[in-house]
Amino acid sequence: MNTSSGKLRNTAQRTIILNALRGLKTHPTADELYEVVKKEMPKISLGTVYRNLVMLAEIGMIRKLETAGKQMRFDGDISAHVHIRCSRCGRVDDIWADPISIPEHMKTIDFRGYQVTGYALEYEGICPDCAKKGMN
Amino acid sequence: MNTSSGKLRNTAQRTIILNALRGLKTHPTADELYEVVKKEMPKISLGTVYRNLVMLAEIGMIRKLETAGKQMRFDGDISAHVHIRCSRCGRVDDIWADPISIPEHMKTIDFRGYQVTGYALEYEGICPDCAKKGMN
DNA sequence: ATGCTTAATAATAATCATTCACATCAAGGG
DNA sequence: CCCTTGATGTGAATGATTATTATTAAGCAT
Repeated sequence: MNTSSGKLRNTAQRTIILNALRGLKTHPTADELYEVVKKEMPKISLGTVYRNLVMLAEIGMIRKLETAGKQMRFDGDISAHVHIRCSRCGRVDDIWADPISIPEHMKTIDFRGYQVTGYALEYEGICPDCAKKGMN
Repeated sequence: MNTSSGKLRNTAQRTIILNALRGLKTHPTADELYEVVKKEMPKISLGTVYRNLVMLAEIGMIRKLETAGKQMRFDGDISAHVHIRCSRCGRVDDIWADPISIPEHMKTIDFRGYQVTGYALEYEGICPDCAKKGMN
């Protein structure tokens, strides 16, 4: 696979980061992925992980999730799918569902002068792990 | 209006913050609201604004937006409505549209063990102001 | 009205995620 | 093989939010 595009160079760090993200079925934060990648390349820096994740998202090879929560999360799967986020721990999982017909619905809406570029549908709930731990 | 609930006390600061938020049609961040509130009460502290906004959201008198972007945003209007967020400046506006039939659709979805508490539908775009400024 | 209990406040320090600055390194074309 | 320039690692800087703490003031009971 070719990880470069335009004037981007093809570094070992970028390849490892991309493969690590694709190997995870989760939607890690930058520092979660940093911990994974460090096992393979112990001297890599967190700044490099951030820089490459943002860059890879910009060229469309991965997705930067537009999700609530204070930490950025990334997804190696760029196919169209919806997420559910745990409001306790912030974990994000994939939801496999027929996409709802939002694009059709959008034709009827007054967007008040905005150029609409997309939409994000995100479910919210308590993940199985947090439900087990916390008692409410 | 009574802004207290349970053991909460009814302070001048809380009242001013709540009224200021309700008076705005925007969805301000804590520090945007802080700037507004300071005009009326110059010695108020940013920490007090944060503390009260979070508290008022917890008791359901205002809404804390579960929106992307690094800053928290709050909404004095707790009725059900959808938002659009500018991906350039982070500004959030209301969209008046018939709610899509997501609740019905949800019955058909496998939520993988999550207790679902809700969903967030958010449109994304470029606001009129940013479209005017930037040239792309 | 006065005092008392305790939540709320103002000010400031601490934390956490992310970005920046910069000296060095190395990919890949010539 | 060298040179240009993007990429890296280190560490410092930033910005938003949260925590700490001494002081103030609601509001109930006197």
